[in-house]
Amino acid sequence: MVTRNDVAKRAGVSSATVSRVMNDSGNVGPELREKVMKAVDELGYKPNIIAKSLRARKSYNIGYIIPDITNPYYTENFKGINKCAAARGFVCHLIEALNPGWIDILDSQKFDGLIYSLENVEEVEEALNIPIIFQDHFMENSSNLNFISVTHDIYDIFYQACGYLIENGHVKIGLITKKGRSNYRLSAYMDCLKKHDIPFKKELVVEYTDINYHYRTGYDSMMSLIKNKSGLSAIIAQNDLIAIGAMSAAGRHGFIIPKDISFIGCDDSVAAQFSNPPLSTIKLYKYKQGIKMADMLINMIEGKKTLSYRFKAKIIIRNT
Amino acid sequence: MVTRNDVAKRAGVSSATVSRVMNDSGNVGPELREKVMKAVDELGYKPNIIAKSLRARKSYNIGYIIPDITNPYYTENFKGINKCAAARGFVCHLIEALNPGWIDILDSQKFDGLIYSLENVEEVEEALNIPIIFQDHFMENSSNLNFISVTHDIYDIFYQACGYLIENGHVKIGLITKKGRSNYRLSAYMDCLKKHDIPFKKELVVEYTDINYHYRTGYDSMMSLIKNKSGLSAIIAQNDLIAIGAMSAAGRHGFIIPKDISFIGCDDSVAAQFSNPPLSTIKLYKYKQGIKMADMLINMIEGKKTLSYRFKAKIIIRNT
DNA sequence: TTGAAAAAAGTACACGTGTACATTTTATCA
DNA sequence: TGATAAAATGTACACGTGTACTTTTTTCAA
Repeated sequence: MVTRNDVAKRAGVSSATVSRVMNDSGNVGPELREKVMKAVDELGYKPNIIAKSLRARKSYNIGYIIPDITNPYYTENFKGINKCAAARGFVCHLIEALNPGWIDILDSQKFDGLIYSLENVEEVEEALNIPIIFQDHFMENSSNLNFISVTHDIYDIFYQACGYLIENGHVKIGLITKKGRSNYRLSAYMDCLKKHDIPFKKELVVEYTDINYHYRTGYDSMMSLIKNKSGLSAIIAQNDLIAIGAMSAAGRHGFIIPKDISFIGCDDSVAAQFSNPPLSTIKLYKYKQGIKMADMLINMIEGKKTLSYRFKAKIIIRNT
Repeated sequence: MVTRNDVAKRAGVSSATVSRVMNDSGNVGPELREKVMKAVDELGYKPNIIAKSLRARKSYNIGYIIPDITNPYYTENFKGINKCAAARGFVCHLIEALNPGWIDILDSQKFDGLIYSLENVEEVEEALNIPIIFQDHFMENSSNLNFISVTHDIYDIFYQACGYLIENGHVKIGLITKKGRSNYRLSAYMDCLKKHDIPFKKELVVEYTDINYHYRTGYDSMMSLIKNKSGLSAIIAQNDLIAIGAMSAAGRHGFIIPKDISFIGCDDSVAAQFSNPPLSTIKLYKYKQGIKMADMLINMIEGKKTLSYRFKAKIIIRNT
């Protein structure tokens, strides 16, 4: 391995001068700078990131903690995070919470900050004193400046979705959503029904408890709705995968989509474009959100004051 | 941050003794060991992985280089890799090659080894002298012990798939596959047709050149096959996503699946289970493969001689 | 009891950086 | 020209480890 000292020796300068050239810090005369650059080039010198980290007491690593890596919502976010992080000299590490023992990684690795995308917020809150961004889990701008949130306006989104279905003549509308303490999806759904004088029926709602929101969950939820024989004509699902899973269940029971039953998802994943038939959904700006989150997190790491943020979204009508 | 010296001071021993206790190296008397453990516990000491890395000249990081993070084939592999890596004290970093500039990461970060899953092998080959496992890209056990491969028996798999369709009465069978120098899929397909005395027709094959194998690619490929009006009755696709994309295109053109046309994918992803209708496919053991690859790679990193490996696969018949 | 070998514990240094501080060279101005 | 500030360069050390080497203590046979 070629080190800074090798470069210094080759260029006939001190090790500090090489450092100054590499980091554009301090004053270096033009001739020496030239010599150093040449030596760097000839030797193919790359600064050792590990030594840098040790010295700077920074790992230049951030962690992105998600329930399930096969869910495209998170991976699209990850793309944005990576893009921004790379541009600012950071690297993002994906941590999947399905894997038991994931929390050990937080101890053994050093992270300068975290983007946390699980529901059970308590697990991390006091454990660490690094900046954390909570994704899709709204938090007040509290006194603890280390914790902020980046969310979509979930309430608004589901209110829109429900309203859209009602305007198209649907009355018996089902909802498949994750159970949680403050369920914005459920309350938006209920408020919207009320607004249109449609009575709320408990048996049209499935609140599941799975940690990962995937096809299987949607499939099982839909099965329980079908068993009820409540004659529903439309479904709002927590996300696209759930909707597609639900469509699969409906398809296997002979329902024709959208003649017999309509579906609306949330996310606008690629899977929604190519499902059969293509799924109507709500577009979330995942890539942008990833960039925003990484940018905010790194700002926090660098000591800049940062406030919580909320994204809007828009409905995309396809064939379901 | 609490360091080893803090622990040493608290326990009234030398820093080296603490190190010996932490790493179970050398001889430490039972009383001192006890004292040290207690101090570690009280102070909540965790060894600094960065300092460890610097000293050991090892990052305990491996890289997994893939074309596209939203493709579940790779993420399922990643789960296995992570599982094994974590058990052996390593961490795996996902690098997506769609992101231009990904190759810089190889320079700036330190990786002890790589699992490489792109087609264009040359890019990495001589660039680095760390162990590399090439996934799904067969390599002879060469003199360079740093390079080995872990593959599926692609030829056998596609020979099986093609044979299955022929046995079920199909004659006009289409193939959608990635263009490459040694295309095992294409040759298996051709050999199998020949075996059954079915003439090979060039216009039934689409060789695409996209770097990522996703829905869109399958959709576009299918569109070009449909335009040809070659009257085909079955499609073999490179993977499930391609197959589902192709099914989407067929569906939009009024084909009923599987009455008018059959599909067979490759991977057995979750998406295949929940597609509409559920997709017939070939099961690849991704999780197992991930574990195997990580295990082999870490063995190589630790200097053990390791040889290339090949997985078998099996057909899964569903409704397409 | 003595001496040597084995076990236990400690001391000191290197891994490759960034930077505070010291020193040397150059520029500025009366 | 000389004095003084500014710029350029160098020296030395700390970041938190693991371990080679040294020193101290224990063990045990003669």
